Amino acid sequence: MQNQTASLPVSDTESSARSAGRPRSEASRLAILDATRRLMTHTSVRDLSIEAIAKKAGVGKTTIYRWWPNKVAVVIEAFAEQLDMHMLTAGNETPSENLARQLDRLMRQLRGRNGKIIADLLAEAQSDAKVLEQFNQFYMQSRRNAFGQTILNGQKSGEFSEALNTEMAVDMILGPIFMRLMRQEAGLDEAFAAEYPVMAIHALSA
Amino acid sequence: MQNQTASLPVSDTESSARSAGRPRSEASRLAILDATRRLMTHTSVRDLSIEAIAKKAGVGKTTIYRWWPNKVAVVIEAFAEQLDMHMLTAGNETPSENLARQLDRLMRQLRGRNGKIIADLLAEAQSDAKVLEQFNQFYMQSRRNAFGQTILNGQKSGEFSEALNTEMAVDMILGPIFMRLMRQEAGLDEAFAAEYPVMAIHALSA
Amino acid sequence: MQNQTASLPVSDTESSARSAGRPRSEASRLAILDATRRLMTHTSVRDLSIEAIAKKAGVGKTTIYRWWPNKVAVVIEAFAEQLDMHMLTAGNETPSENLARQLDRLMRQLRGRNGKIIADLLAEAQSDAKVLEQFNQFYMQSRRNAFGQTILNGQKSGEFSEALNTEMAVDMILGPIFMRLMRQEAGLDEAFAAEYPVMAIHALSA
Amino acid sequence: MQNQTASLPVSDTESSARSAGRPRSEASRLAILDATRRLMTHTSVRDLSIEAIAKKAGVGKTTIYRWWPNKVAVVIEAFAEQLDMHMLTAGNETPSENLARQLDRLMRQLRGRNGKIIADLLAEAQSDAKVLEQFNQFYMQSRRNAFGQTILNGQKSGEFSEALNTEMAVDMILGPIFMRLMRQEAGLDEAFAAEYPVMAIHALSA
DNA sequence: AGGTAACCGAGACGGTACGTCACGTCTTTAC
DNA sequence: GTAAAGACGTGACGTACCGTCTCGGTTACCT
Repeated sequence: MQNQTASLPVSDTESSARSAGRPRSEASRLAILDATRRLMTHTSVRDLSIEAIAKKAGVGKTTIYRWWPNKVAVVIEAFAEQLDMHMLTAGNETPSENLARQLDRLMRQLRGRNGKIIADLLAEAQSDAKVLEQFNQFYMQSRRNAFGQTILNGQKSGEFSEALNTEMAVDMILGPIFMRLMRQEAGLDEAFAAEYPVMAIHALSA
Repeated sequence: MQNQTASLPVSDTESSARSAGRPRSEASRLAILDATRRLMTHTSVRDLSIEAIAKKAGVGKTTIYRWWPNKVAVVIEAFAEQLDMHMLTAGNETPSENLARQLDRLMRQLRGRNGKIIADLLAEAQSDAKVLEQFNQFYMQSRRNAFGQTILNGQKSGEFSEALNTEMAVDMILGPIFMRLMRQEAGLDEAFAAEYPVMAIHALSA
Repeated sequence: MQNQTASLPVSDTESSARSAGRPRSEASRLAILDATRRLMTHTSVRDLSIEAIAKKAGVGKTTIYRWWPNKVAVVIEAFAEQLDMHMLTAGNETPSENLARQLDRLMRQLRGRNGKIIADLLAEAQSDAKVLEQFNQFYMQSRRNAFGQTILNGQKSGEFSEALNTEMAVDMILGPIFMRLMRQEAGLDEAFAAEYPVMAIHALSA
Repeated sequence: MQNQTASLPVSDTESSARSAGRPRSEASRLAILDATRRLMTHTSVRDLSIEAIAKKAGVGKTTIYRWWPNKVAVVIEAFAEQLDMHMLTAGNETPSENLARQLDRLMRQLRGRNGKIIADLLAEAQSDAKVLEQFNQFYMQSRRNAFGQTILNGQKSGEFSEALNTEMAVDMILGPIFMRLMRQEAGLDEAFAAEYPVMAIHALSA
């Protein structure tokens, strides 16, 4: 994910073609995202309300409803930059090393507040197909792709077993992490974070 | 878990000690659980409301609040029998065979409506520590224990790697399944159900 | 009108028969009516909002919606006592004298704030048949009846023309008053109030 | 009233003096009035919204706000021709005959949809002094003047009582009609229309 | 047998948030 | 300068549930 938000046009760069009418207020947009971030320090996604965001942002509710389909979309955009993970398939690593580094980075990101937000979003997604779709597009799919690529590399290099289809391999790698995330208690603690990558690589090994 | 509901005293059998006053109405209890089950065929846990249950059951809201702390607890009790998995560590199987059978049984159970309910409960649990606790006690812990035992057996027999601590091994085995469950799309389809146990066993192998 | 409000049962005196459930809160009812009266000193019926009443009364909106179908009904009940006109067909007057006295009383009542409220209600009634019905039942019909009776008396006594059917006679007597009321400018001023009864009686005379 | 709209300058004929800039769009003006008329076949003045007019007319809201102070003004202009009553004080009639004919014409006009619109406007006027003023200028005053003139003629001819000041006489003649109009039920039915002029004349008679 | 205590249904209560509508204003581009 | 387009903050709508409360009535036990 290249940090493009869902609600802003992909590119305005030179097309001009500005349609008539008062343009969207960037100030309001920022106020909304900022208010969302601030509210999220004290409440869960579940307890967050559009009304509260509007009030805190000094903005009409309609302005929010005009640009985002639901509160999850607002949260996603509000945390887009923070949660965006630049999955550079760096340098001269072996696939195993690369996988370990990616896992490490993912778990580090899921510790603390961001992890709670991701867990909340995944939870919200369970009762609304559209939200699940949003969550996948914004967050999950790009992770899956990155890990999928690394696994494919490992299979080509012979490090990882050819027996696994990539989808399942990704589930096997990421499943335990999100399991821990949602278990909350204990969760993604230091011990787990230290041990898990080794085990994950072993699980994939040829 | 032997189908003991959280809200009924463990044993009434002969202990006497009956306190004064009108006793709890079994009829109401059953009506509530039944209404919950019927409502759940058309709505998610999220959309289920105490008010709807009370209305459908022909019962006062207070009666529900008196005996259950929240709607999740009602749902859990309503589906306790159906979701209870008798994890008999049967006969003369090897630990691998046993693990495969357990995984099979679990995935079969998580297909269809029950899977949705479990996913919903896990989702609900994300925004309420008490609910998470309930969910773990009612559902997750017993599964983890059963799988944990099997893994220990496998480690003793030498089939499974000693390198894994049991907790993490359970996460590695169950994580991918709940990952699929919550991804919904595709989900725990036939293909996954057929292939996964083999891969899981491979992942644990010494 | 005997000062029976629409929302309270006509008589609780001995019927008992209290239905189950928490009884209606008299305190809330009074708070709502009081808040309505206070708000009406500064705003028109049109600008009055249920939300403002609820807030000022310290009451949930639902409590209002539970007992009154719309804001006009609340206003009507709030001003029921003040606007109730005890139309005693007193003593040893001739019908003409009686008519003059009734007209006088009516106009006196329609001066000042109450007149504005009645005009507002009549206005509100124009866009909602149910409201018109409420207004007629609460206010207009009892006035019409009272005047109608007086006119009938006058026809029997020979003072008033037999040519008039009562309905039309009432329209002829009351129409000019409400016309003035709604014209607002000048309105029911002293001059009009002094002269009109004489003219009205002349209009009806045989 | 000779069909001069309030919002168009009385005369553009040759005065030149055209100010700079794009001139007012006659097409838009007509589209707005037309849309208003069409909307009014299905909704009351109360339920009519500027937004709906703008949308239906394919016009910006600002264009409406620029030229009319409120929706009542738009409605008034939209129905100006239809409601305009050419009050010719015709020929060789006696004042009584003339009065009867005027009453007849007025009541005929107030039957059907136009009556509802007038009632709505009068209602709207109750909560806004400016609107009342508009209504009087556009509609009520010209009627009052016409009837006032006829009454004066009748007083000069000796048919009508000198005791009445004209203003009050007009209220006495028109009041009952608008009373019926606003009562809605029964309203200005055939029976009333047939009988009322006779009674009105009697009421004014010397 | 009578009293006491906890239950039950019903349903009203003060709240919070929902998603929508229309208001009247403002800010663009286009003519 | 006017026009269409359409975004903006505001405020009210009527509804759904929340969890609590207050009734009249019921059903057990414990004197």
